[in-house]
Amino acid sequence: MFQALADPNRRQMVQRLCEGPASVSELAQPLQMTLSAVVQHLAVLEGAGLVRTQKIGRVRTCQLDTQALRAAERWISERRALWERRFDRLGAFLAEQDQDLKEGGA
Amino acid sequence: MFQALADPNRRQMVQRLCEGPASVSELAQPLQMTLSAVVQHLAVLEGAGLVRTQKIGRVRTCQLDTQALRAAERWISERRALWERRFDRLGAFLAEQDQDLKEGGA
DNA sequence: GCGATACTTAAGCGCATGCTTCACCAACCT
DNA sequence: AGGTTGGTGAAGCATGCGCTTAAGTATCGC
Repeated sequence: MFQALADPNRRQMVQRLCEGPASVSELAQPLQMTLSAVVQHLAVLEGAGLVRTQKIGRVRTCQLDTQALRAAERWISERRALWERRFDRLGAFLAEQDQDLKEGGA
Repeated sequence: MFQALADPNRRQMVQRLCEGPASVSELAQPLQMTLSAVVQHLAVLEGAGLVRTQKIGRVRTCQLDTQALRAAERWISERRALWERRFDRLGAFLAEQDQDLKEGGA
């Protein structure tokens, strides 16, 4: 999932899909690479649950699926909150030590 | 940044750092791999701005830096919101079409 | 000073990734 | 029917990534 978002091209595809559904070729157009490569990226995104696709006739239409995005967002915010809460408890003290060390070292 | 969070071991390290600062060895302890490998992971996390480290004597102490996490969270939530807003506008209509197709195909 | 500890650095290795090409099928158009 | 368009699948290749070993440096404790 983070793996899927790790690639810039894949993020660009997600970006594009934010603005509405698109066919594979439409998705490929701005991406200076083969259709083959795009399909492979698409498979990764689909595997991560980030997009759903549907083939009508010979054209595959792709849409964002926000559930996976929501999960990622939650993972991050949980950890951030956890750390920030801990920081409130102990952090001020540690930051002070930090300052002392820097000032002592200078 | 997403690249940095893409690796499970790195995520585990982040998880560990949520619970408070740690030395490199502490970080390595649960991770069944060489100290070398851990340091390399750490370099990636530090490069992504996810952790800050500070060497005192011979021990390097690592802390989470939530700014990068915040940025990632924002990236995701912006895109999710964008898509969900668009979905509100056009989605109901498209979902209907979707249903029609499925029912028509069945 | 000397050994143990806590990293650090460099080199190397195997596997995963991202991409291409080529051959192919299926649907559309006329 | 036959060409064009949109997508699929399998190799193959080059690069990057995660990890290891091995050797080195700097600090700590005695």
